[in-house]
Amino acid sequence: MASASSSSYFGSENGDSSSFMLNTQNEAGKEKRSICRDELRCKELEIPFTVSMITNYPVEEFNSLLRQHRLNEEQLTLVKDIRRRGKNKVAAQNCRKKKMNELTGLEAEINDLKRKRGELIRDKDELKRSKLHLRKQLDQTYIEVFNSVRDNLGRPYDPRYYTLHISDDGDAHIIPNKVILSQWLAITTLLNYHHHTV
DNA sequence: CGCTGATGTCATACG
DNA sequence: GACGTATGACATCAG
Repeated sequence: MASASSSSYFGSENGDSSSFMLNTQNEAGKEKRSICRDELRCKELEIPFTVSMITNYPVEEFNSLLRQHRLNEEQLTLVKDIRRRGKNKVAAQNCRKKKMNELTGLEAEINDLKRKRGELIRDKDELKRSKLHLRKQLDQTYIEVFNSVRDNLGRPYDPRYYTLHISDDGDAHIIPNKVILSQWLAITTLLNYHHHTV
């Protein structure tokens, strides 16, 4: 198929192509050079079309062109080869453009994610500072409460053995350690004795 | 001189 | 099956 036709095409040209193309199997190069080469080959084979006609004409017109001029095997092979390469050249250009656009999009996405990461890091620091502040306030409140409250014998509570709890209704209770708030509330309710409600 | 980006070409897959 | 398109891989060239 294409590879066979190309190699035979290039192969047959090895003798006189060295002046403008290297004779490696995978012939490549700049557009003008290859078009120039193809134009020359078209002239050599007496093909009555230009490279531009071959590559740019729509299928219909291209086919009618082929119908009008009876081309031999060699001419037909070259013409189809030129057309295929021309089409593929444009396809490669589009493909690369698309790839570049995708790359640009991904880079933008990366920048956006970096920005968001920065925001989240700042938020985290802010919350950390806020938590520290609340912690200090709570500690202070603890000290104030334990300093201001006395048991029914007038003695201060020892913060080593008692903990300050806030119930759902917002009431503060000083309860012995190792007793959870619900238990403590049940006990005090049972005894109808709200122990040191603050 | 070797490196790199741009470009063309080929092979291949797919529609 | 022929044809066009998309894409990876390779080659070549220019800067």
